[in-house]
Amino acid sequence: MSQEIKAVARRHLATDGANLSLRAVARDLDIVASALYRYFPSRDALLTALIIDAYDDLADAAGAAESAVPRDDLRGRWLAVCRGVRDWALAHPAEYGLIYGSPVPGYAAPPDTVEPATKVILLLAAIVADADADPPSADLPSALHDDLHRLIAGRGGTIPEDQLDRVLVAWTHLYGVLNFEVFGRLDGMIEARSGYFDHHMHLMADLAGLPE
Amino acid sequence: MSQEIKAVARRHLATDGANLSLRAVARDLDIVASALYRYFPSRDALLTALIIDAYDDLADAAGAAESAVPRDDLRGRWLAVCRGVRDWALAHPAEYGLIYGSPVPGYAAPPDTVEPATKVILLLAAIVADADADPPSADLPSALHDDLHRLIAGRGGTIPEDQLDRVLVAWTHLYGVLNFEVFGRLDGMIEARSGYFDHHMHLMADLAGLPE
DNA sequence: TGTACATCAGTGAACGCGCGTTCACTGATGTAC
DNA sequence: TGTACATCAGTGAACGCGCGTTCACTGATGTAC
Repeated sequence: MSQEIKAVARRHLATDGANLSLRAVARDLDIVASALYRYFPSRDALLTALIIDAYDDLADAAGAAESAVPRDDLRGRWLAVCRGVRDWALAHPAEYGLIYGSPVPGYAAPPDTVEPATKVILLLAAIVADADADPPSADLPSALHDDLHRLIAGRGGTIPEDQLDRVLVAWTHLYGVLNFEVFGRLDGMIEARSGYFDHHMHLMADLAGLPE
Repeated sequence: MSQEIKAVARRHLATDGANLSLRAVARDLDIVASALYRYFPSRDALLTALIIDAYDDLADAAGAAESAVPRDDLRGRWLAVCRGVRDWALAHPAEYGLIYGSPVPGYAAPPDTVEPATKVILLLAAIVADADADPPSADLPSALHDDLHRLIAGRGGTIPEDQLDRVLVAWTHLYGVLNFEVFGRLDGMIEARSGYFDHHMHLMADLAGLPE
């Protein structure tokens, strides 16, 4: 039943954005609004559940896309992850907006939403690490170097700072392109959407030092 | 008076996001809600005015920042534009969210909001054109090449497709970084915010073929 | 097989709010003669 | 200088909605004896 509620709520996100109305959800379920409180203690709790689901779904989609590519095809894996994210975002624009659009007014994301957000970064980092890539040397500002060092140490990872830097550049770019595409900022400008996307992601692979 | 209404509405955006309430705005102005209809025919009209103002303000800020730099300091101009956009975004996060966040539910942007959105691209393009840069050759998908050609021809411009391509890459990246920073997606991850930003924008300048 | 009881999903009324928009109006200000 | 009139910013009541959350409750189902 919780699943059903979330499914209906997801449909509502598509039309109302984050202005999710419990009463409207209940109406669609032929149920009285107060009955929802048996499953979610508040509207915010339902939103949180949707957000966590969205991050998980997105990461799963990206991971599944990658795993269909041979491990030694590094650029293939890279593109698969990126395209997996894109396909999911285009198929679920409202959920994408929920997690990567402007923050929902009056909603404070609880800490459990932080970790699932980093999964795609880890996928990309693993590819760059597998490549043992040697990205063009960058002179990182020392404060940024410290941040990267802390991130790596905090997770017990071994990736070089230079590699993580390029992964974050690619990660930033990935969502930059997608925000524009999903939120309609490319309308009337770029029609060759998937060519545009692939081109950008290839550039990022170059920047990250992936071979080929 | 229209100016005053917009000023108050901008303050409300900061707390309510795009859930802008005419009655709340009126309350702040010690005025009855219906009085607003003398200045704006509807809530959507007010939103549209705010959106256009935001695009204009943003482009003005970027342009002003650039014009403080000698014309022949190309990378300086590039960074000035990028930082100008960033400074404005950080100073006006709600207005930034209005124009670059998730679309406002139930609000369809009228066509007059399209043109002001391209001003920053033009600033960046002018710098790359001044540099007469020769970006590393990219093999653009032909459909994308056509889009770029159409954009250039449609404005009577003369910039080479390869240069425009890199400008769009940088433009995408600029708003990618800013979405993350403004919407709080870097919290607990990157603390060296301006170092991170500058580093990314330098990389984009490299990609665009700017010297130095 | 039949009765007593507990569980618990869903009800429905109520509280106290909010909203955009319309409409006929008041009443101060400024202009014309 | 004084009166008549037009302008028009702002009023206030009303329409017809919406919302999240609470609370005591009903009534079907399933279990225990």
